[in-house]
Amino acid sequence: MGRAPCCDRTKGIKKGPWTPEEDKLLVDYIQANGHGSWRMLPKLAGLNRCGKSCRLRWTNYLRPDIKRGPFSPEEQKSIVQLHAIVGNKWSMIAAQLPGRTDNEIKNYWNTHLKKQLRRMGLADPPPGPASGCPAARHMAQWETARLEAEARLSLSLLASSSSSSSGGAMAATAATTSASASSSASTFFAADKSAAAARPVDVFLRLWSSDIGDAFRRRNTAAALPPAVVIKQEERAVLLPGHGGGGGDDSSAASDETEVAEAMDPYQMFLDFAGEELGLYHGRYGGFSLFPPPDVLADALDMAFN
DNA sequence: AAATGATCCAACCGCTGCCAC
DNA sequence: GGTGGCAGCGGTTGGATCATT
Repeated sequence: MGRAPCCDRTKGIKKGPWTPEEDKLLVDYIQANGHGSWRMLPKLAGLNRCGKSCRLRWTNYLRPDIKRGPFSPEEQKSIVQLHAIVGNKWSMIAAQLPGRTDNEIKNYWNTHLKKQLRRMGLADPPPGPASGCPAARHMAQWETARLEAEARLSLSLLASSSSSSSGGAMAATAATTSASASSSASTFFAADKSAAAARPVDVFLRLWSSDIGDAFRRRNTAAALPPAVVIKQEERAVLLPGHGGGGGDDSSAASDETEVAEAMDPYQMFLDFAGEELGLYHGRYGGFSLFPPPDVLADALDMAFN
């Protein structure tokens, strides 16, 4: 069933570019009253716009905390790293970049970064099985790093959720965000063997989504895992490597490293668990490292931006 | 100087998830 | 549990601007 449009188009609701007068009406109203219900806002503010348009105009352009101007190299790096982790989750990426909007980041990605990375042979997965050529290998490494980071994030979500009562739901969410649908271990390694061989970089997430991943999550939601505060620091380290501390002083960075090392346990635990279950993980698959060191991503970024 | 193509980005569209009923 | 309303999100569009020929 379709849902009603967000505004009544028969009443001549204005569309298109905003005028300075409209901007002023919107800003004055929100600063005086807050936005409240976006649906009601246009009427209350005296605007002939739909609420959705008002919200977009405010969040993407008029909000006072929006940072204007070109993206700094650090911001570029962060965007690429975050995109490697969460994909096209622009709002999540924007949340890590104060003053930047999801729309701005999305546009910047599509118009600048994607092309830049493509030129470097790092953007987009290879169209077919990875060949032996250096460009294809780079692409495979890039994809591997992305998937690894995604899996790490899933694990840290699992770990942090285990400290609350909703661990299973969080883990399930993480699992459903993976590239492949849930499948049993048997089908994964039997019927799907050729596909796995064709795209070895999918192996980790395939496992994570399989019965083995389910079993691991079931086992570990009941187990003791690092405290949530440590996981938060680990997430930050994974999301923004090199952005430790906040002030960037060495002592806090060293402290973070210690805590990060502890918090990596769930990741290693899953590798160990899968290894025990399958006797399969030996670090190499079809000539590529299944779980390359985290600095693969950093190297790729340095190549792209330095 | 004019025409054409490329790029940028604000804004829109439609889908999804959440929540109240 | 089903339904409808809402806010938020990501993909896409189209006009403006810039670069090239």
